[in-house]
Amino acid sequence: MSELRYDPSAIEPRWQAVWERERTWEVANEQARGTPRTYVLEMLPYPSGEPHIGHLKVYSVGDAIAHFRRRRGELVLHPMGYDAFGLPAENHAIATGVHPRESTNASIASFQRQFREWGISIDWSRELSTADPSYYRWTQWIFLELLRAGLAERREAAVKWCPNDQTVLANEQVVDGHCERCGALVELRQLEQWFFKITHYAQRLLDDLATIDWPEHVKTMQRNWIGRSEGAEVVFHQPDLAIDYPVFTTRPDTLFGATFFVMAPEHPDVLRLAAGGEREHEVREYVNRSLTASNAERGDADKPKTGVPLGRSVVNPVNGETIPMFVADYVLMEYGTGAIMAVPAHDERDYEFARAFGLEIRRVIDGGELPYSGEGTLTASSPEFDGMPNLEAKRRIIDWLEREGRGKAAVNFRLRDWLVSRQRYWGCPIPVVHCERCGIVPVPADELPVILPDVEDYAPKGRSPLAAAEDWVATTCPACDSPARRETDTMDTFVDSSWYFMRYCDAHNEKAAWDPQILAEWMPVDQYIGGIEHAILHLLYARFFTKALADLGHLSFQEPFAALFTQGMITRDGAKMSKSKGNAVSAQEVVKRYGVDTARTNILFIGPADQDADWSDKGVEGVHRFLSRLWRLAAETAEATDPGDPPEDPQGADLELLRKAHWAIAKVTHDLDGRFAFNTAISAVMELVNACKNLRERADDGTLRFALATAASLVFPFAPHAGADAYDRLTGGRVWEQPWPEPDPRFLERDSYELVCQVNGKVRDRVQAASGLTDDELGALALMQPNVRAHVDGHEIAKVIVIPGRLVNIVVR
RNA sequence: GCGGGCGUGGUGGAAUUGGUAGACACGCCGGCCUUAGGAGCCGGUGGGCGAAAGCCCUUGGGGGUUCAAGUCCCUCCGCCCGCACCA
Repeated sequence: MSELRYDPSAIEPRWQAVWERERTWEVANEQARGTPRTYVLEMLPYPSGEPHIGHLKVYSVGDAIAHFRRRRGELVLHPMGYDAFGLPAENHAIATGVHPRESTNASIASFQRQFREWGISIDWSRELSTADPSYYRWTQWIFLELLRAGLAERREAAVKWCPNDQTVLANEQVVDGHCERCGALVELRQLEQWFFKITHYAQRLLDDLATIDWPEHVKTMQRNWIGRSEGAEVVFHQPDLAIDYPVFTTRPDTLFGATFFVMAPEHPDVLRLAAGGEREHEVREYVNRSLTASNAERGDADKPKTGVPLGRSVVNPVNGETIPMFVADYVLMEYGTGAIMAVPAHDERDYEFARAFGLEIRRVIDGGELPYSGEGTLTASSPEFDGMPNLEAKRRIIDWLEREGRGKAAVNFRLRDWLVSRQRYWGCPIPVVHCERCGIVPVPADELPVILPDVEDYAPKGRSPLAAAEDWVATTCPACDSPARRETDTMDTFVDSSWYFMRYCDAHNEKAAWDPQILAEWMPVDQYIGGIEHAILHLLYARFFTKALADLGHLSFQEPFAALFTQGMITRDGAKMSKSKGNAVSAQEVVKRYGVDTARTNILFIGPADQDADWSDKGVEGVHRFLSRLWRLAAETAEATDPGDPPEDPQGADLELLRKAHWAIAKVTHDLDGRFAFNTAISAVMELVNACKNLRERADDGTLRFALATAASLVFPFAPHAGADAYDRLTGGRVWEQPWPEPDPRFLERDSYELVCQVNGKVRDRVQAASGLTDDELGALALMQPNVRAHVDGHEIAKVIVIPGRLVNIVVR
């Protein structure tokens, strides 16, 4: 018996081979119509080198959910793929000359191998790679659908440029003025680029957050990012050029306090307005300086306000006052109309500017110290509005503006259109051609995919490396047959990952991206799992795609991910793991040393899965001991005892163990059912195994077998190999084919419990109390306890509070 | 600045509705077994006083509500995350 040793290196490959041979985790679309369908999905990995411990965590979480729901009788779709386009592979190619396809395929192979070794229950029949022409053909099709709908467009704009990666970036990919990927300081450039009009969906992206089961903080982040503000558009007239300039303001109630007017340096009329004026030269210089300044320099709110007077003025519509115009870089072209009315008394930034330039500061809202942005009543405005609470004045002034035709209520969003073109090689080609006669012409759908050609030189030169592929670039216009040139920019890789979850549903469809009927059966994803770092980027883009494609009639749902779970990072000594810090924990090493079941279970045990957790080499030993103990008890019991059931009317150790087993079933079920409390679920199984260990000599064989098989069954979602092996040894059955166990209520009810006896809220004694006693009986029982007596005697009893099943509190004076 | 979250033993963490604070695990201490142990087993382990029974203290600090507060309210401190010249 002592020969039995838990050996993951033998157990794990054995069960993996079974699941692979029998394709256990595959589901067919035709299969079992009528059984509830569940789509469990982890965010698809970017294949680079080897998967790390963070990957192991997402898939451990997702796999536990998938296993649990399968055994709850649901048909679970749990596929896998690769986000295979992207810069790291391309940069590697620049450094080594190895084609990105080769290095990416090598990484994919390594990911595939490890996911199999990790025993993740994946339906491999639906595997995809976004860099595969059979996939990106449909990425291109979606692009053309968006183009057709007017949701994709090429236009010139001031865009964020990463000088290191030599490409433009989307707003979402700029963090604190730096490139989110490489950290380089981002510059602004005026360029013609491809955009997706995500801003058309701003309101719906905001509203529909209410319909999805996502963590509140993720929704908050999206709300902030979308940044809806309500206010008014107010028109200021410029008499010299006879132009009306609308501005957006959230404070129309402060309109009477506007003492100047400011335009962004990028505003197209700035130079025209300054022309011929005294400061023309200065304005020109200021504009040039602003345009070349980095995004971060300009964006610094703490730097002193700068600007130049334009030598012109506009008319305030509410009082006919003439106020001076300025150009200043604290006004952004990309928000609102690129021009603002400045109310220095009630806006901190305008206040600073007014102080710097000696401009009038006129209080129009009563309240605190200037600049004052709180609520108050109007003053120094007009007889009509003075004395009115500002919130009411807001509405009334908007009404007045509307009547006069000088403005209207307006809503503004912070969200910008999604810049999707990239001047890089390793991405999905944008399927259009540029024809001198016809302009931009989409490649006809039946000519897709536009295959990404091989090139000699991947190095970025400020334009796409594809531009050098002359044979590929030169083509003919699909519309007029005259010579034309292919678009050489590629798509942002976030485009690839904005729809992959739909392709899984109908992965081998060669006629279409998907069959909407099949899609409707699986989508939306019931449980999505991934890192919080995608709270804005991927999750917002995917939501936009879903809405746009639904509007185009290709989908029958509005949201891609019905529920979301964001798992926390695994840190090492409190710091993010990285190769450069040398603190990375290799998933491979942990797996090699303890087996993957231990690695997976430990990751889920160290803390709540949605929180960051520090990896400790010590902690993993404890989990290994637990699995080892469970397995050994199961193996020994299977050898040493004969199969049989627990006694009909269990007593003593049998009763105790059966209670523990059913308690564990209830606890694990509760913790897994939408609660994602893997850590406490695992600790419940630990308690059960400890009970088996402690009661094995005293309990009946049948009881022990039942308790251990229950432990194996409950641990299976976390440690599938050990769970399957232990279960097999005890029962000869396949645990993954067993329904999830249900607790027997008979064993959940106790006939007695420990009653806590308090005096004045302090615990003074405990006593075994029979279930079902009345409040009076419980109070009397508590009063009989010696240490309770000691604290009650000599005092007057004011009150006795009885919480049946828990405690009695005797209040004395 | 705005928005969100968090603060519990030496450590990770637990505590379902306001009802036994510290489950489970690590570590540590003591013991058993073993030729040996990075194996296994048994016992102890929040702090203080005490021989013991027991008493007092304890969930970042202070205050409050309540018979009862880690949990609710107010306030202060600290840390983390997101957004940030967004008019």
